[in-house]
Amino acid sequence: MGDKSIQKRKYILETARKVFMEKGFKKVTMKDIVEACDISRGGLYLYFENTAQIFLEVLRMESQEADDVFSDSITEDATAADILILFLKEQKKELLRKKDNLTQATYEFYFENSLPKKDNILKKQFDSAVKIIEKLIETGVENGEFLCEDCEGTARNIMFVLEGLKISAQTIGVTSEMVDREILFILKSLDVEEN
Amino acid sequence: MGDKSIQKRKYILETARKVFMEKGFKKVTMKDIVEACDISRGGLYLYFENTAQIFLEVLRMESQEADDVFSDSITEDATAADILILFLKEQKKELLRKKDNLTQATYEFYFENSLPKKDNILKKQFDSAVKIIEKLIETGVENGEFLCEDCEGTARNIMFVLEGLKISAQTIGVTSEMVDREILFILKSLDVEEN
DNA sequence: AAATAAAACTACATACGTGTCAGTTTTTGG
DNA sequence: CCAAAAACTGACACGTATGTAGTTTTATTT
Repeated sequence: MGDKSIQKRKYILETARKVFMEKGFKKVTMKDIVEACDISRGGLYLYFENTAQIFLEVLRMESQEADDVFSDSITEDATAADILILFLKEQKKELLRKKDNLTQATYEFYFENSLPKKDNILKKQFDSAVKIIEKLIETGVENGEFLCEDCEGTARNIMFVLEGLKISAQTIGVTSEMVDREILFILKSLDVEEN
Repeated sequence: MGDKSIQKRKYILETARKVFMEKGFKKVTMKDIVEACDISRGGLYLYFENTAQIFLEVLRMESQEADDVFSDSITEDATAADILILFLKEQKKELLRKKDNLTQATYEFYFENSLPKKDNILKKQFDSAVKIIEKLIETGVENGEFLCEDCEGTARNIMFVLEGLKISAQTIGVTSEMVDREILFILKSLDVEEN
């Protein structure tokens, strides 16, 4: 596979990503992607076998990029509370974006392929987020910023609240104020005053 | 519409419910329901126009029945803590059932019909559950069972955690122990010892 | 029992998505 | 410059879901 092929592959994935953002996962057909990429039917099949494969690769791209963005936005002298608030605000931004995110498509994908234990990117993301928050809270407690007896439990609890907000944003609708209220609730339970 | 028609309509809905439980929402076709009911293609169209309509009616049935079950299982002399624990355990049972529930189908339905503000049964259920929990906590605080400064906020927080657990059960998988841990976390934050 | 109305069925026309493959164009390297 | 390889194309055959029109069966009325 030459360099040009790799380029084209990447081009297809980036274009497909936009299609998934617009239509979710299930509604998307190979034809949709073909048309969006402006290539031929057969051509797409040279690179990918089906929409599921394409979506998985898009997700992989996505999660790599997300990690980069997160580690970039942490400054040297930020306190634990600062970082936690930053994280929560980032999550808020993410889950309130109506159109241009892959949340719904990801859910649809996991429904369709009822719980692939292998390659479960969602679970990896969840677990690693819990660990990050846990460490954050631990640090905060040591520095006297937070009051918390069960850091791991609290971290997991926060993640479940965020998951709840995320799915609620897709189903019953969630306003910016509602998210703020939840974030405040979380911070209060850690004895933190938000700026 | 005769009595027999009403009977048949109900029969179709009950049969369709099973189909939705097995296959979710999107995968279900009119043909599937026709075959499950053992009636003819045209016959089904006499009663319902499409799968969305059928599913909405199934949901309506469902939510009515759920209310009945809930109010039945509360005894006269139960304390607020008892009822809250009962409620959480009921939710646990519900969200751990892999096959025979409509959770996934409901999500799929709401994805498909991107947020119908009208007739949003999920939202109504969420809001009324929050109110019930809030009242419950208030009563508990008055009786000295609970310690809580923000009953409404706590109630909402609990519901978001439950929503998070629910969707997580469908995507990343959730074990009985994980749910227990969350329930315990909630109860501890209210200063309650579980039996 | 005949006439009428209601309910249910069957077969059809339409539409769309999939995956493939024979033929064409483009690229590559000798 | 040309031939072999690689990349690409679009039409085709197949499968499946949809909604309806015309027909048959069942129930009701007189």
